[in-house]
Amino acid sequence: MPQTEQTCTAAESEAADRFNQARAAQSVAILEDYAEMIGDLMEEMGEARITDIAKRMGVTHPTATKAVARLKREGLAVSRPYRGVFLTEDGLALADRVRARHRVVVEVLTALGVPPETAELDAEGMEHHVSDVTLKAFEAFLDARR
Amino acid sequence: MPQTEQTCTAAESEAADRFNQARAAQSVAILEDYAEMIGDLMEEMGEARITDIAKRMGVTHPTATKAVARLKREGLAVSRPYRGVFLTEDGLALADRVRARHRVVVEVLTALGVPPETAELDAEGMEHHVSDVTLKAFEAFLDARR
DNA sequence: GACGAAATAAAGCCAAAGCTACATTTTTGA
DNA sequence: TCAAAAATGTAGCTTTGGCTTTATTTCGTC
Repeated sequence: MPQTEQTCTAAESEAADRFNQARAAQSVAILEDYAEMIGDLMEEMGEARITDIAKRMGVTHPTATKAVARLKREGLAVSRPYRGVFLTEDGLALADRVRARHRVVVEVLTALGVPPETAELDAEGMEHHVSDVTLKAFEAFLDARR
Repeated sequence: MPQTEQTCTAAESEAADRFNQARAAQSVAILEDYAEMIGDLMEEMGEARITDIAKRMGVTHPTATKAVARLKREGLAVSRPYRGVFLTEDGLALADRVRARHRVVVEVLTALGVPPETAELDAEGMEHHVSDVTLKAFEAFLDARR
């Protein structure tokens, strides 16, 4: 076993950076998911109700309420007591970006031979870790094979 | 068997399933990351010390200690006070699987035109959501272009 | 062998995201 | 109309994964 340690070797800081970026992505993943879902519901029904959000996200309604509270805190959504939830302009922009990225990830997976159903399932978690650079590469790949 | 009452529409339960699967993947992601890292350190240095684990994961040592405690609880690692951490047979198997999957994901990303550095960063978060079915598809895709 | 530095442990704080249980408001329909 | 049902709000518990601070143990070096 080689080598004594310094304060921080290159291997250490590189790995640490990777994990820190993954953690950062994870911390916004839920905001993205809820924003997208609320956007969907606003389109389908004109407004997003807590009960519908909860059902679609597969959580109980207090959990959905907490998530919406965080969205409101971040300026992505607005709501009044006992009324539906609506996205702000920022929230809508986020929802659109997320939806577009989701679609690209699913398309890439299916293009690589993943069954559509599996592609949907896996994309749900993967998409949050797809950086802009990777997204561009995905889009270029899809364009090239059309 | 009597028909159980349907409280969810198809759209609701499908979406909920997707999110629940993504959440399940996330709950094992940290176990996978730590197991892989401990495996790496065991190979490099013969044992994994808490300080080294913490440095590479980009966390403080109490955080690493907690993660190791969870690994031990799950039967993936063993350790004695003030001594290094070692993976069990199960832990080693997990680490190997994770390492192999990580490599495949990075290779697929680079094959799609993602710069190597970015591929490493994005793979770190994405890999935990790559199901066996998708992994097989990735491997087939890579084989096909060799 | 002893001492100081480094490593590890232990305790406790915080936020997030899930839950249950219960209270309140709104909606519905007889 | 008004009582029951549904929706929403609120409180509080649990786990997880971060953190800091403070003790304790081990280790390297003299």
